[in-house]
Amino acid sequence: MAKSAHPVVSPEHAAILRTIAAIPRGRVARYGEIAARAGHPRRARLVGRVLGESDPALKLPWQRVLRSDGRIAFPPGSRGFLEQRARLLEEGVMVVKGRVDLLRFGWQRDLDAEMWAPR
DNA sequence: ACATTGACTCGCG
DNA sequence: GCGCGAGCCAATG
Repeated sequence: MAKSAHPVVSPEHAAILRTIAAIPRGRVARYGEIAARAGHPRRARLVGRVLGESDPALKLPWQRVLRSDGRIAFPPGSRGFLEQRARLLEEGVMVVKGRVDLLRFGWQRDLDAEMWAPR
């Protein structure tokens, strides 16, 4: 077969999609973080592109992927922005001014977890 | 084949 | 906080 009739998922894309699927509920991860964990350091844009073109039927937790500063990547007020915020709030992730505190909800915050240990 | 675009990131002023 | 430039690179026109 020369070409498939539907989108082909390369191994690289698959690694990225798997990484996104692994983000725990109630936690968030940065584009660059996903890229690095999937074996593509410095390729944050690839993550955004792959995610945007991915099949919705995969039901990926795309709302858990944020920019490096904790902000939602979509323009404030846009459809994507509003839905992402709603989805995050629904699973207990606090979103203030389109932004999430990575020290509290970041997937990798474990390193700083001690600071937030309940007293 | 060249230019622009974009669910990105980082450093500098 | 804000704007800019640079690096990033596949998709799109």
